[in-house]
Amino acid sequence: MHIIREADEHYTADELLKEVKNVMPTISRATVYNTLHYLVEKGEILRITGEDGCDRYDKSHIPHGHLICRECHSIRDLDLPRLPNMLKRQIGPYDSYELKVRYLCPTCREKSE
Amino acid sequence: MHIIREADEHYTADELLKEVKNVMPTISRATVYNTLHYLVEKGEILRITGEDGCDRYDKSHIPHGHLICRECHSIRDLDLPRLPNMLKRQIGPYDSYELKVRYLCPTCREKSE
DNA sequence: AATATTTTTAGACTGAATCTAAAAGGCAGG
DNA sequence: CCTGCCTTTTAGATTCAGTCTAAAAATATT
Repeated sequence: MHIIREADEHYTADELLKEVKNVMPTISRATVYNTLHYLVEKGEILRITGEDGCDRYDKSHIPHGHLICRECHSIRDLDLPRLPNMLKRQIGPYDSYELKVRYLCPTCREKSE
Repeated sequence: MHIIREADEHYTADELLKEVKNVMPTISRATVYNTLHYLVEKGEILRITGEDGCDRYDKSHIPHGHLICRECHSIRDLDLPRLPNMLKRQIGPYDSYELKVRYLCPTCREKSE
């Protein structure tokens, strides 16, 4: 939990496993997954189901969108304060949402020019 | 393509493979995936990256959201005409978006009452 | 201290998606 | 109709994130 909170990245489970191993060398893959599922269930963190077939995790529990670069696959947070109300008006109560926007990040745009 | 267009469901690649085999018995998994990727790339269909780890495909090429039931995992289309403008204003040009909303579908809500 | 319960571990297993090398299909020019 | 060349398709092996399982370790209970 500490490692997720401190990180600026959106770790995959395997990246996280590697990080945690630096502190707790005996930790196993199963424990990482169990804990991750527990935290998602509790609403402490968010799961981002990735385009590349592996999930990433976000330290924030506040629902928000994600900008994903089509070139370098970097992930940036995207805050859309109006979206929750828009959804509520149109469909009524809901649990959570996940929004991914494919784009070309500023760094990659510069490179291609 | 014909099968995707006619279907009301959101097929997985494997479901589609099975369907197509009824018409073309010798078709292989690889061809289905190749064609699917080609159609997504061309923008003819949409890929929905599923919570359950397998992708589904949508016959529509017009970007729209998806309502996914937390109980029966059914998928319904959700049209949000205002979202594209909202995104454009906030982040500028982008390729495409994918929005999934977790909720309890009307059928399951009735059952639980 | 002995026993019961819970958590963690290591590694096997699963299944969607990808890769690969061989076979089949298409197509031009003879 | 044949031949050689290029593209597409096929069957099956491979990969890899994620799940499962049975044993070991840690923790709690008496």
